[in-house]
Order: sequence, then C-alpha cells, then structure tokens
Amino acid sequence: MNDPENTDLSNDDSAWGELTATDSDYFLDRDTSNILSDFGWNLHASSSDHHNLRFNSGSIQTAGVQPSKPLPNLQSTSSCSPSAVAVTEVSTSNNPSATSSSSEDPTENSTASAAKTPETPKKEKKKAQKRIRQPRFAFMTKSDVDNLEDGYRWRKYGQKAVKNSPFPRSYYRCTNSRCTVKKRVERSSEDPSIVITTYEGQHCHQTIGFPRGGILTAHDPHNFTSHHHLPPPLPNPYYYQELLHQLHRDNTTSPRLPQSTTQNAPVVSSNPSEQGLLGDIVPQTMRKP
DNA sequence: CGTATTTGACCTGCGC
DNA sequence: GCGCAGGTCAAATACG
Repeated sequence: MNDPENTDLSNDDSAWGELTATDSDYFLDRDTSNILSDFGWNLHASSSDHHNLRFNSGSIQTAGVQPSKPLPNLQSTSSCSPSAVAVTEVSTSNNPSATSSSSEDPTENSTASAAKTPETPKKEKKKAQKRIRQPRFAFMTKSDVDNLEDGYRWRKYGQKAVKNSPFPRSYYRCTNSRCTVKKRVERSSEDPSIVITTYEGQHCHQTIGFPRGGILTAHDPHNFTSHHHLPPPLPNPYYYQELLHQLHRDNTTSPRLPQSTTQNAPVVSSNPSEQGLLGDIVPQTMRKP
C-alpha cells in the first residue's frame, strides 16, 4: 500500500494536507456544518465556526473519510439501524478506489472479515457484501495515554504493528452491542507524545460518562491540569453540537484558537484537560446535567 | 464468574 | 498472480 494515513497522519501537517487533498478526508477547516451534517449531525454552524475548528498544525487534527458523494441521510439517532447507515459510499483511508456500498449489517458488521470462520458459508456471504466504510474522522491529541477517555466504553479487539512506525495501532470497538463505531488509536512516529485517534461510524447512543475521570471532570475544566485522559468526545453528536455552539460563541468574542497551555508542541493537543479546546468546549449542559 | 485484553492467524484490498 | 500491509476474529489469558 502506499503509505496509509496512519503514518501520514502521524507525520506532520503536510501529511494532513495531503489527506485533505487526495484522500477526501474530512477536515473541520473546510465546512464544519457540511461535514457534520454528512455525519448525520444536523448542525448549522455559522461560516465563522470553522475558523475555530481549524485544527491544523497546532490544534486538533480532525479528519475523516469523506464519502465520494453526500451521505444519504445519516441520522445519528438511528445510525445503529442497518438501514440507516446503509449505503454509505465512502472511500477507505487512502484508497479512493476502495469504496464500497451496501447495506450494513450490525451483527455481521464485523465486515467481511468475519472471515476467520473455518466454515465457508459465511465466506460466500462475505463476498456478497463488500466491506463498508463508514465516515471517519481523526484527530491528534497530545497525551501520555493511548486510550483516551471520550465518554464511551471501548473494547479492544486488535492491535497491529504499523509500518514505518515503532508504535502499534490499537483497534477498539464500542462496547455497545448495537453500536458499530470503531476507533483506531496509534501514536505518531514523529512525536510519540501525540496520539492519533480515528473514529469510524457514529454512536447510536449517548455517552456513558467518563468511567474513570467521571463526567464530573468535565464539570470544571480548570481542574484538568494534567494532559492525560480526557480526549475529545468527538464521535458524540451531542458533543459536536455543543462544540460548535461553543466555538461559535467564542469566535464571536475572541478569535482565539483552543490554546494549549501545556507546551508549544508542533501539534497542539486537543486536550480538554489542559487547554480550552475541548475542555472549554464542554458545554454547560454536559457539565451540569 | 463476567468482562476486558492480548495475540497469533486469517482475510481483504491494493500495488506491482 | 503474488506479496505486502491493514483490518478483524477468536481463543487464551488476565483482571476485578
């Protein structure tokens, strides 16, 4: 393969730039509202919002796989429904040609890879239905921990060594049996302190809170002095919604980007805990249920 | 005992 | 067609 996103993402800004251009990945610096709506989140952020969401070098790098064509009515509320997610023609990580479209089967969703079964009956089924790629988006976070808390529970189902990277990539799946959201976590080969998280799909349920830090942590962002834990709950539609609102609000008052109070690293973390970005972004409603 | 993680094997897709 | 790399499965293991 030709240098998949993993290495690209972890490399530098230019890499992300490439992704944007060649891989049709979603970058929030384009049109946030469109992107989110494509993800099924009917949000309407003002055009100014995307300024705040410009997570290029120095902020959260957010990218996702953009469907070759507008996603068909992807409602987050029903994303768990096979029909809802169905027919999302999206390009794979880096291979525009690797597109596929078909109905998604939540149960069998494991995609074609359900493979491993010695029996062949499933094999045929696999062939019948191509692997489906759901919209994805990734972001980089400066963190010591790989598995960032995002309010959801994830179950690790695999780990793979990544080419051109000394760090393995971990594969997680939402523990919600109905939820087909997956995420990949890997460290940047360039900057080991940066964690690259890629989400795929949408949650069809709400967060369960922060198991370890407790959602209470989000209650007072200022308490987050450490830049561990607390990843941006990106995949959460609700979160995004509030995120946009918050950003929009901030933008109108001060055009500052989510600043990193930690260090002036090449890639600023999205750490809510340490900087405003997600920490500040956490909506009041979420802080105070 | 139930749940989560680890890890080797297998499958798929793509480039050559 | 072959080989490589990414992605997933599932048995074994660890943990609370």
